Amino acid sequence: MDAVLKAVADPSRRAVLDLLAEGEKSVSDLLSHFTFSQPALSKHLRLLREAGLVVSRPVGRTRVYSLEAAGLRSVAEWVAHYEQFWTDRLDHLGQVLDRMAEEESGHAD
Amino acid sequence: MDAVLKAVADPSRRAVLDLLAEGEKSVSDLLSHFTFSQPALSKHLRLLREAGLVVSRPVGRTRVYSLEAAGLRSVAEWVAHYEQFWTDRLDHLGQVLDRMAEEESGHAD
DNA sequence: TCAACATATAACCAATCGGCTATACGTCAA
DNA sequence: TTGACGTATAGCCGATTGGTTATATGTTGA
Repeated sequence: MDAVLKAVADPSRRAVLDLLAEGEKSVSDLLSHFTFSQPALSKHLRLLREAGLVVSRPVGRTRVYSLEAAGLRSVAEWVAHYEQFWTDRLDHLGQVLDRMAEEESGHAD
Repeated sequence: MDAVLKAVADPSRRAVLDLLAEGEKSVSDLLSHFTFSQPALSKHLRLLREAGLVVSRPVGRTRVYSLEAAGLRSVAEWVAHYEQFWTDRLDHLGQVLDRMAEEESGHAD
């Protein structure tokens, strides 16, 4: 996950992911949305590839990139571990009480 | 969100968050789990503070840090936008079909 | 076959990063 | 009040990062 989090920590790379979420795109397609150079984009794409967030295939003399969103799964799972901490505490208390009540009735044997 | 993603891109800082998820801890408490120096930890804590992922309060001559997990909400929301792309396509197809079936029966007026 | 095109890589540069040591600062205990 | 403790900051260093220009590589069309 380290590589994934490092990859998405950069705003330009997140922008690339956003663009690819619309559908696969060639490098020059992508490039048209940025102000930096083509080699800079190629570097970003390499990182994203190595992180498993995009894949590419040659098409004629161009190369088409597409999103490999499953690579973000690890991030989603990591952050999900913390969800309990920010969900409204009263809400959470309610769930806890519900569970206790359930156990209570369950124990009523 | 940029600051947050940059903060969590570092494994040591993620480890700090994990520790604080167990409950609030003093700096020296935290430090005992790492091999790097106290100033290094203080730097990490500063970054986490600035990203809004932890808060601290003085306790005697120590300082106690606690998790501010709500800061991770933005990350959760960001990654959620991509969930549709990695949920199993057959699964998804199944849901679509279910929904169509439901609409079908709903229309049976 | 060769010139033009699309992309990747190489090599470099300034800025940032994660670590360090030294030190400053605030608080408690003697 | 002063010395020891807990933490933060300052200042330094080597490695990494995100950008650049120049060039290599592979593909297509004339």
